Amino acid sequence: MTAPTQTPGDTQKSLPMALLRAREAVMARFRPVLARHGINEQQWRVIRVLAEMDTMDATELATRANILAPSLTRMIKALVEQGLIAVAKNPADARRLTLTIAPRGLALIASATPESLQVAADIDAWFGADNTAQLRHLLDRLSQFPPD
Amino acid sequence: MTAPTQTPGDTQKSLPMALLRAREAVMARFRPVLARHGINEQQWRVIRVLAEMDTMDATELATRANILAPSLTRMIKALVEQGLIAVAKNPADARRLTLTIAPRGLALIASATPESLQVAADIDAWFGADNTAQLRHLLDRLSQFPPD
DNA sequence: TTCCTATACTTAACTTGTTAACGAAAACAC
DNA sequence: GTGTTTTCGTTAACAAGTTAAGTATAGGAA
Repeated sequence: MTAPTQTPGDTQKSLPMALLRAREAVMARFRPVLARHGINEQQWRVIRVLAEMDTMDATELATRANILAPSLTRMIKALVEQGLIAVAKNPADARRLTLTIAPRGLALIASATPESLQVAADIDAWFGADNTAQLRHLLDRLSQFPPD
Repeated sequence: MTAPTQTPGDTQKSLPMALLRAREAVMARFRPVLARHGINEQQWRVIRVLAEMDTMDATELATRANILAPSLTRMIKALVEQGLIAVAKNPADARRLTLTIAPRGLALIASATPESLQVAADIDAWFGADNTAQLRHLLDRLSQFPPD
């Protein structure tokens, strides 16, 4: 007899937990690939986002990579030391950082991408490309849910 | 000219990032509710999972709440001090912990559940109940993706 | 100009995520 | 039964998540 007055939707039905479980199932395959290339998930997000643009402010990078500003501040130091990205001051606005992907960052992306695409292909093969597409569509829409 | 030899699926198409973004959009609404009740997301997962069963091993709890064993070890201390859960040794197997939801944990669930359900209802209203159901179905299926 | 507010990070403090290694107890050989 | 292998949980070490506060610069109002 554990049921409280208000029956909470049981945890299996919780949308946040369903998202978490699905993400974990997928990342369990991606993580070893990235580890083989000496980076973690967050660094991979950062350099990939950065590679799509020639340069970017730290704030925009944080937003696009879904990384909080304090985390990015800490990561930048390590990424620069590894030679994966480059930082410069924005001459027009002294508050801003101008971040750029470095050659070594591009090389890392080039070398990890085939394995990464293979994992994505494995997922598609198992899950069905239609399901993947539809899931992505629903996720993109849900991501627009306004924060209050 | 940033494109490497192998064009990586751009980040907008990355399934892990889409899952992350969607989860963040949803959690941005749940987090304030939980904060108002003095707990964080992970603690909320733990006590809810625990409330569904009368007692549970730490390992099973960790699995169901999607929390890694080392994290749970750390959390247990705080949860016991707050009186939300209770811990006992398993007499039949000295390795195992027997975890139970405490009265204060049930009370917390009862008091936070209405607001939590309201957020879920807001999501359904905005996203469409059909979409929510379909999304949950796809996520559940994807969660079965085998880890190698 | 001066002052007020907003923006772009940074720092700090604490919690959780992640991996690896460790200790103790159970299960399974033989 | 002794020895080996699993399983359960803990500890350790470092990175990232989260919130709040702080610093410097920019923008705008007066």
